Amino acid sequence: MKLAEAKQQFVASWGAFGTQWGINRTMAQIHALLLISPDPLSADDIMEQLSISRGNANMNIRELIDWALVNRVIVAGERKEYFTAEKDIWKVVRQIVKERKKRELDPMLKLLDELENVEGDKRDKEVKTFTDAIANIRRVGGQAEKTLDTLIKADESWFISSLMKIFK
Amino acid sequence: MKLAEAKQQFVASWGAFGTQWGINRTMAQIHALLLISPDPLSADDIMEQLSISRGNANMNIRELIDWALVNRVIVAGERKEYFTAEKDIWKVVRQIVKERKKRELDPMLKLLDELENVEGDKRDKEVKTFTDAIANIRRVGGQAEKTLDTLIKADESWFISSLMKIFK
DNA sequence: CTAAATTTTCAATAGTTATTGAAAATTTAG
DNA sequence: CTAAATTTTCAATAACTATTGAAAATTTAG
Repeated sequence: MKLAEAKQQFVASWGAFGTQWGINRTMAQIHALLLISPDPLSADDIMEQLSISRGNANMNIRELIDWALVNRVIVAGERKEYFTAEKDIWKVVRQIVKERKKRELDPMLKLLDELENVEGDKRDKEVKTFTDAIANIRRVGGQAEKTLDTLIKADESWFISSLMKIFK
Repeated sequence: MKLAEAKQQFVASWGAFGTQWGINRTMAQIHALLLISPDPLSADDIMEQLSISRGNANMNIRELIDWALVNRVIVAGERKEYFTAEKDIWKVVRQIVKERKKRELDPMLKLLDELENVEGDKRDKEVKTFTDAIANIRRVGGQAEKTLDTLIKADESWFISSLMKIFK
């Protein structure tokens, strides 16, 4: 396979992959493009390579910066802004896990804690099934939280040993 | 908080949570409803409790069955079909991980293997950046695959010890 | 069989999310 | 400052996804 074709393929697939995980296709494609680009790209470069509008490019670049997956870089003697992506995928994974945990898992655990204290007699089948389900989800969620926290802090080299420690 | 309100809250939140992960809101809500229901529910029960149409209920129930998160049950003396959800959340997590891995991670790794063999001179900066990025993603993906395979096979009780083994 | 009950399908449509593109705001070189 | 370059905003609209509801298909009781 030729480089140009392989690049196309990767950008398209990364975009499709993203949509399955609730990530905007364009955002994932811009990220992919920057991942495989040796040099920083300008908004114009991105617009051209992905055939998207300026507004779309701008919005999604900003979102990527907000997720700390992309950085603005200044190129000497250039007025335009340029952008690069973090190339270390392990860091990228950690960053995404960190953000999604903060935005989604933490609030969910907070809600579960409230729902577990529902009023009513535990001998009532309806109440028991509900509180049992919530407690069960809370427990698994709590486990996930601990694991993810370790993963977020972990340097790849001590990923293994750290992961082992949390279960001590 | 009263039980009825807590149930509502849980179903709504589970639905919202699902959408952030690329899962249809109704599908997640039906799943939530069945998780906290002591007895199996019919399509009519689900339609009524979620205020959705028969078609919508049918489609999403079928999708949940396809994901093996929901089962049809026969209620003696009843003509209608009834449905239950697996109540053990640990099993649910494993099932979801198993399906998503099969549907998404495995094909992605297959693609990365192809893309890594792109034609061209490795001394070319463009080629090198591309193959390095792909190799890097492939490596992290491979690590994820091993971890998830262990998680899928793991019984909760030996979750810990199994997880430790993969990194030996 | 027959017909009532139930489930499934799917075209029409509603609802949601993404994208455009041009105007407004901001930045910077001179 | 001034004006050109660049970035940002956002209303309009396109594209995509979910939902309805009624007709068709299937199942089952008698």
